[in-house]
Amino acid sequence: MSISRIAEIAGVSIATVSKILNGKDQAISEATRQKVLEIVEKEGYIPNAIAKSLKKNYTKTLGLIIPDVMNLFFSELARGVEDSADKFGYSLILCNTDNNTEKEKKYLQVLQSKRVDGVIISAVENSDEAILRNCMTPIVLLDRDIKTHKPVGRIKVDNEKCTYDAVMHLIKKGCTNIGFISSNTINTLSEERLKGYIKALEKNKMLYNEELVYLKDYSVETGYIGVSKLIEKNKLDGICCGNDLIAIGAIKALKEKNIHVPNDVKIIGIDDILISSYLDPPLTTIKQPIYDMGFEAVNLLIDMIQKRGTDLLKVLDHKLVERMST
Amino acid sequence: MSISRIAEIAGVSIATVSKILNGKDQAISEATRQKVLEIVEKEGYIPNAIAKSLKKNYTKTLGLIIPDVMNLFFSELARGVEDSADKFGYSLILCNTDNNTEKEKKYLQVLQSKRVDGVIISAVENSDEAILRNCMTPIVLLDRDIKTHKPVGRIKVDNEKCTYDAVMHLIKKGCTNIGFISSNTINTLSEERLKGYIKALEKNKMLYNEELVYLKDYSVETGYIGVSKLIEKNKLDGICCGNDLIAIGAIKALKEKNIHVPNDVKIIGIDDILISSYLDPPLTTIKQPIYDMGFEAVNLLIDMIQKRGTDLLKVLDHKLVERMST
DNA sequence: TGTAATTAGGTAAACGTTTACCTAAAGATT
DNA sequence: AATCTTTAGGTAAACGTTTACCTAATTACA
Repeated sequence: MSISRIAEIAGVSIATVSKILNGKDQAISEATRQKVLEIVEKEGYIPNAIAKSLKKNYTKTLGLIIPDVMNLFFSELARGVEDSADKFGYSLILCNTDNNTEKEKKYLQVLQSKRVDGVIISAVENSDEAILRNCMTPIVLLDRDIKTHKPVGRIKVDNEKCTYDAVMHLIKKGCTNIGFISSNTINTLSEERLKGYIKALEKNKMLYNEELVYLKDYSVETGYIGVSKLIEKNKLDGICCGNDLIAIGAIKALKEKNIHVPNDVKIIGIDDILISSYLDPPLTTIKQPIYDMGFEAVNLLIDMIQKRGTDLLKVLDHKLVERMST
Repeated sequence: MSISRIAEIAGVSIATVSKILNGKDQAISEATRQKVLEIVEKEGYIPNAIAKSLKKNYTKTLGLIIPDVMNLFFSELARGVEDSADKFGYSLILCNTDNNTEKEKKYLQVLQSKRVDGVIISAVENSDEAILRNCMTPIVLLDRDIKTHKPVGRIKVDNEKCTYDAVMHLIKKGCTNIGFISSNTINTLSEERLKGYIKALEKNKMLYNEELVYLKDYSVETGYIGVSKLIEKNKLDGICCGNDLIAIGAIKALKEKNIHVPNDVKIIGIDDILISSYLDPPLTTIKQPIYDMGFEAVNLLIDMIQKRGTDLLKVLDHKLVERMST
């Protein structure tokens, strides 16, 4: 069923049908308008967006590239992105990279070939500029940044301030020996988080001690292993975790060693993913506006697509959420 | 940059470039092949999949309609779907319905207009056949079923057997007064789960007592409220929860009332979502092969797209995972 | 040496839209 | 009565591919 089939049945020209369907019908009599619309309805005609895209050179589709939707952080991000995209009438193609640069590159290629109008990327850790080199579509980097001179949009949080605030909170709660478990991947985000930890220590005249730091990746396992390694040599009374997943692993390990949280060791995470409040103890964390970041990413991307000259960087606010783990 | 631009630069015809790019190059000399490929490379040409789709009448794109990616169950499902789709060279358009029939209908329309090759739906609770009526693309119903006579694919689990097994486990653990907290939405899934609970009771000559049942929806809140309502009038020693989210809420409510899990009340969930093992206590649950269901849904859908005559129904196995809550 | 087969590539229609521009008839204006 | 406007709609090119079919030159063969 195509527009030409409809035109044929109605006994009008293709152009007429197209105009009616697109509301460009100032010069169409109400009679033919009704007739055509009726036929469209009866035949269950659904316009071919592919053909339209070919002609109009846009697809009303966006691409979202993230490491893994199964990760609560990214599923919330994805939800924000999809909601906003939908609000603007865009569809969303979802891509999971598993932190694999090759997959990231491949997906970017596919998305471009499918002519999406824009792409939102939460970059693979370690991803570098090369990936973006010959990409023609507008891009917004979401949370996980990439250093580049290309005019890309950026939605982020002040990561350094997040860990800084987290550690300050621990100190305020009386901790004097604070560990740090986080990711060691070479990207802005991880670097900034480590920096915040160190800054807060310095601010309080505490010594930065490498022995109190365990860096691997943003996973539950890292938290679990991190605690095991750190706790056997040091007497920590507080741990700042690079994200909530790490905190979950850390708490699990502490419990198994019969170390009480928060009495013996206080734990703080970063993100405030959906389950953090259901943990035992409920996790104190630096809440990131995850959903909002996704939402804002689309807003920015659409500004870029429509070439409105907006600010290409938006930093959203984080906030301490105190629960029972500190 | 188009195929015709490449052809022009190379001094060959459009057809030649197309053939080379598609490997139909038996009749192309190695010299021109190289020349064309070089130009393609240098110009950073990316084929226009839109134009290709228009001609070939497929898009290599699938649609996924689920209630909410932020729900751990669906994010795992989505991941399975995306992985499998990717394996077959398909992209995935993600749609969240929020259990809203209108949104579901709208998305189905959009997906058809974008000419996806197939759609996978975890239907809105209460969704009915009307939705599928004039849908021309192959459809696979994933987990959340819809009663219909259309020849749709189905991937599911034996829901009745899930709750049956769950309750049997509770009984084996010594429970004699078993509550049931689940969803009351009118769809196969919820009905089957309730039926399994009742059957297990009957099997053990226990009376089915409506007072021990609280039905609302598959959310944490339902578990929390359900426990509050049930526990004040009855002396339960076991609760079968319709899914893990409900179990999370139930455990939280019990803790607040200083009722010990599992000593005072044993809790079992269904699903085994990613966090269930990190709860306190770690949740005993009926593990569903969530990721695999997503994966299988795509396999089935692609069989349907390619008109291989496969079995349209696939029931996957569940499994009891005993942890500390029972 | 004449013909058949092979090699290397070209032509043009088709996919389903949109849209700039055209046209014919009717009504309005002088 | 002749011209201008407006109304209602039509024509055909274009978007970027794919592909059935064509062609010209070369090679193989009897």
